[in-house]
Amino acid sequence: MNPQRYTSPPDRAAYNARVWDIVRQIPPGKVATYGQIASMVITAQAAGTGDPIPAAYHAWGARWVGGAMAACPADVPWQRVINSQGKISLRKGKGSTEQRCLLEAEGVEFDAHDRVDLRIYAWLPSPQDLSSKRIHLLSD
DNA sequence: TCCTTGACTCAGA
DNA sequence: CTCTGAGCCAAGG
Repeated sequence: MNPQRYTSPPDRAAYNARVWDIVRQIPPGKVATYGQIASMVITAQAAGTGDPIPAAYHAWGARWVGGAMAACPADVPWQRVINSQGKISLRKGKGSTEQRCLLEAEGVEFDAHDRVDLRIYAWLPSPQDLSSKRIHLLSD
């Protein structure tokens, strides 16, 4: 019924690396959504290449971020990435307990519907934050 | 080689 | 608020 169709970024490895770089900037106690991360990658891509962004980046970016998280290195705070509804999305069937515990340990609270209030906990980096830290959004 | 299986989001009904 | 459809690929068994 819901054939989760996928597509992939032109360069999966490079895309994943950029996603991880961004996720590493999320401070403890804050969260970001897949879509938010995807937008940052798009911004970086546009700035780095000057080329227009293919529509697929907008349509599939969030899922590519999910794919990147599925293979992230140990130093990436994967638990701080949640879905746009403020809920934890985990791989099919697996519990979200671990991710929730990690977030609660950082001070993130969940409501009765297992949701995080993004108005409070969303990571809202300013352009300055991104450029002053070490996100090499511009490829090289 | 064929078949299954995905850490998503948004608009519209 | 809930539910559906669209987006249309690649790694692993």
